[in-house]
Amino acid sequence: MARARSSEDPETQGAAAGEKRISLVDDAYAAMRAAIRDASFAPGYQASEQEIALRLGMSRTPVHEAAIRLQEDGLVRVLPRKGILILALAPDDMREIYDVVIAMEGRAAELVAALPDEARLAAAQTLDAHTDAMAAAHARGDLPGWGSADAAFHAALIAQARNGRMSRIVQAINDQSHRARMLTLNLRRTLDASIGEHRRIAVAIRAGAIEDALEAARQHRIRARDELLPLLNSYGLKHL
Amino acid sequence: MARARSSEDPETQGAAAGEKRISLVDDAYAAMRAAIRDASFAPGYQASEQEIALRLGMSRTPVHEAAIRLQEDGLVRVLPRKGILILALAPDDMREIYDVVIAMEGRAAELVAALPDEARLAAAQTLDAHTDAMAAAHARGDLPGWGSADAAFHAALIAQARNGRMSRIVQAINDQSHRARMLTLNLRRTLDASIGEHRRIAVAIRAGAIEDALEAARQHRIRARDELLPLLNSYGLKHL
DNA sequence: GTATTTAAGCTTGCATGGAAGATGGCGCGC
DNA sequence: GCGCGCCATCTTCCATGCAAGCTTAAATAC
Repeated sequence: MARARSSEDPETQGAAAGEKRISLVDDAYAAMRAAIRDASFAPGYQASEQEIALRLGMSRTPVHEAAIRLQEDGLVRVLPRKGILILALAPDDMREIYDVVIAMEGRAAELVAALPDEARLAAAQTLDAHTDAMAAAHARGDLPGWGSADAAFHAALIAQARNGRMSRIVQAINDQSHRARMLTLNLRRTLDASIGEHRRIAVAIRAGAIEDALEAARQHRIRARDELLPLLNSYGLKHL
Repeated sequence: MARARSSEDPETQGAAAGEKRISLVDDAYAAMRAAIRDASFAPGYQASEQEIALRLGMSRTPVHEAAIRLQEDGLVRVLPRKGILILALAPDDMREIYDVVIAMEGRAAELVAALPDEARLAAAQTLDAHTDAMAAAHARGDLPGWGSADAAFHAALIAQARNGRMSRIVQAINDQSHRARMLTLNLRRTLDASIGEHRRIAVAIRAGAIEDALEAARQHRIRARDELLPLLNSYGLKHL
C-alpha cells in the first residue's frame, strides 16, 4: 500500500518478480526490509550506509532515503552520524503491538460482517479457505505452513474491510513483529485453538452478526497475546 | 514518538520554540507539515522541491528527504519527476480515518479503564478538566476554543493508554484530517452532545468499567462520524 | 486550419565531495 | 600504573552536478 507493490499476502511477498522497478530507492527499501524480516540484519546490528550501499551496488543516497522510510515504519533508527540501528523488540513492544492489532482486527471484523450479503459470504468463504489450509498444515505437522496460512487469514480479514489506512497500519505493525512471530511459532502449543476461533469469526461474518464478529476477533487476539507474552517473559527474551 | 519532538498536545504544537534544532531535514519536515496543516499549502497544490527549498533557504536534499517522510505519513505524494502533490481528502478518506479512530480510541479507553486505581483516577480527572474547558468554551461561544479542548481530550485519552505505537498512529491520522476538522467545525450543531459523551467516557474510566469505557468511546466517535459524513456529502465537498 | 513531430524547459533521481560531529585509541603527564 | 587530553578516523549531513524523463509548446508538413 505504501508503494505500487500490491501483493495480496503481506506475509509471503518477498521477491515480487514481475515488476518493472524504476527506483533505486525502492530497491534499497525492499532489500533492507527483506533483510530485516528474515534477520540477515540482526536486531541490534549497527550498519553504515556506506557499507549497505556497497553491498547493494548503489551510492549512499538511495540507501539513506530508504533508511528514512524504514525508520518511519519503525524498523530501524538512524542515529545521527552513527549509522543505522536495526531495532530490537522488547516484550513491552509486543504488548503495544498486540493492542493495536486487537483494535484494528476487531474493527475490521465488524466492517466485514456489515458488508452486503454477497460480499460478506464471499469474504467468509475466503476466510474459511485459509482456516482449512491451517487445519491441513496442522494435520501434517507443517508448522511453517500453518504460520503462513494463519497470516493469510488475518491479512484477508483486514483486506476485506476495504480500508487502505487500516491495511497499511497493520502491515507496518506486522513487519515489526514478523521476527518475533517466526521465533515463537515453535513455542506455541494451542494451534488448534486458533483454528476454532477462526471458524467462529467466519461464522459470525457469514451470519452478519456484527457484534459477534467483533468479539470473536478480539478474543482471538487477546488469547493469543495472553499465551505469548508470558512465554516471552519466561524465556527471558529481552529483545528479539 | 517519531522524533524527539515531544509536545503533549499534538493539536496545538506548531512553533515548538525551545528546541535546539540540529537537522535541516527536521526543519523542512516541520515547516512543510505546519504549512499543510494550516492550508498555506492547499490540497491539490503541486510544488517543486526546488521552489520549497528556495523558500526555506536550503538545498533540495533536505526538502526531498522531508517529503519522503511526509509521504509515509500520508500527507503528500511525491510524483516522480513531477513534484510534490499536497493530498486532498475525499469523503471516503474520512470514512477510513473514522474507522481507524473508532478502533484505536475504543481500545485506548479500555486500557485506561484497566489502569490501577491511582493512575485511573488521575486520568479521569485530566479528561474531565478538558471536558470542562469544552463546556466553558461552548458557553461563551468560543468555537476554536471548543475545538482545541476537544482535541486535547482525545489526545489525553490516547496518551493515558501509554502505547507509543497507538499515539503515533493516531497522530498521523489526525494530521491528515486536521484541515477537514477545522473546516467542519462551523457546520456542527451538536457540540453539547460531545460534552455529555465525554463525561460518560470519564465516568466509566473512573469506575474502572472497562466494557463501558470501550462502548462509550466507540459510540462517541461513531455518532460524530454519522453526523459529519452526511454533512460533507450534502455540501458536495469532494475534496478538502 | 489541423495534425504530427521535434525540441526546449521543466522536473526529480542519483552520485559525489566537502564539512562537521562523534568515537576510540594513543601518548603524555603524574 | 593510572587518568586525561588530543588526534586520527569513521560516520552522516547537506550542497551541487549531471543525466534522464515528462510535459508543453512551437514549428513544420499537409
